[in-house]
Amino acid sequence: MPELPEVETLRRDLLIHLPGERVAGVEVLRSDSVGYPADPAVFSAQMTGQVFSDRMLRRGKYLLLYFEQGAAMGVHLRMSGRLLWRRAEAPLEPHTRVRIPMASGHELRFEDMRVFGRLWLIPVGVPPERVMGGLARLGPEPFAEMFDGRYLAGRFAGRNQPVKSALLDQQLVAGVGNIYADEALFSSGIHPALPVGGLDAAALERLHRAVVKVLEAGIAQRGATLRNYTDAQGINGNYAGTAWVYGRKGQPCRVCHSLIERIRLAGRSTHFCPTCQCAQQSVQ
DNA sequence: ACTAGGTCCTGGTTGC
DNA sequence: TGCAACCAGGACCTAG
Repeated sequence: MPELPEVETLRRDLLIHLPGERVAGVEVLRSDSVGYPADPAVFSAQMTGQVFSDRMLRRGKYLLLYFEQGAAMGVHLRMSGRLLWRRAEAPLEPHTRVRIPMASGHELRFEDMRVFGRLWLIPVGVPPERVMGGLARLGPEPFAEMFDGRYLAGRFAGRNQPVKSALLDQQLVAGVGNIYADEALFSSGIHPALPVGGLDAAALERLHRAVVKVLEAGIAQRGATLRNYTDAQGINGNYAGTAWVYGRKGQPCRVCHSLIERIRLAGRSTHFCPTCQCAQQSVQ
């Protein structure tokens, strides 16, 4: 379920714990959770002995954790993945898929109920996108300078896709998922079903600014649902609690008090305010 | 080339 | 209470 803000929050937290930690061994409890090398035994063997460095990069929703020796571990949490930092003797979480015990007695755990998430081992000298296919197809980072209204205009020209679907396309911009897409569209006053080709320059500029704004707000609040894995209790992020439209079907809009509606777009639930996000003209 | 839809997997929630 | 249907924040693959 994590989107860019949750993954960025995770990156910053891992930066506190992982650098200098030596991998003492790896236990793959579910082989589907390892993307490369396909053989879990090889994955484990190549991970063992690696020492985490402080080079940790995020691209969209992907995470790259580099080792001192030059190899790296790639991570994608997809819908339900979590990385947990625990003492090795702490009770195992129900859906733990991979255990990575450290020489220090701590342990990095990959927990993932739905088994959509993946870990990859990227060998020294191999470009990460060779191993993690999705990386190569990612669009610009939302905080990159080139991501602006004009970029969107260029990408949207002559296309009919609903704007909500376009935002979920990682090739357009990397890191936006269902929650932040809905929030960004509300913030920019754009109806999620509008075809992208019909949006004028002003609307596209509002959209670009809204995407940046909601993602920055999400990071500032430590993500929507990410639990604080350093805390045995687990602390939920609070963005979802302050959402303007996401998950608020039937509740009054915080701006105009119209009832928030939910429709299905691109196969995903989509929330919007029928008044603030007028299908015809721009609002706000 | 573009777009919609199915699919991977598991568990929580909802409704009868 | 029991059970089935539906729902879930991602991304890949296929087909039209």
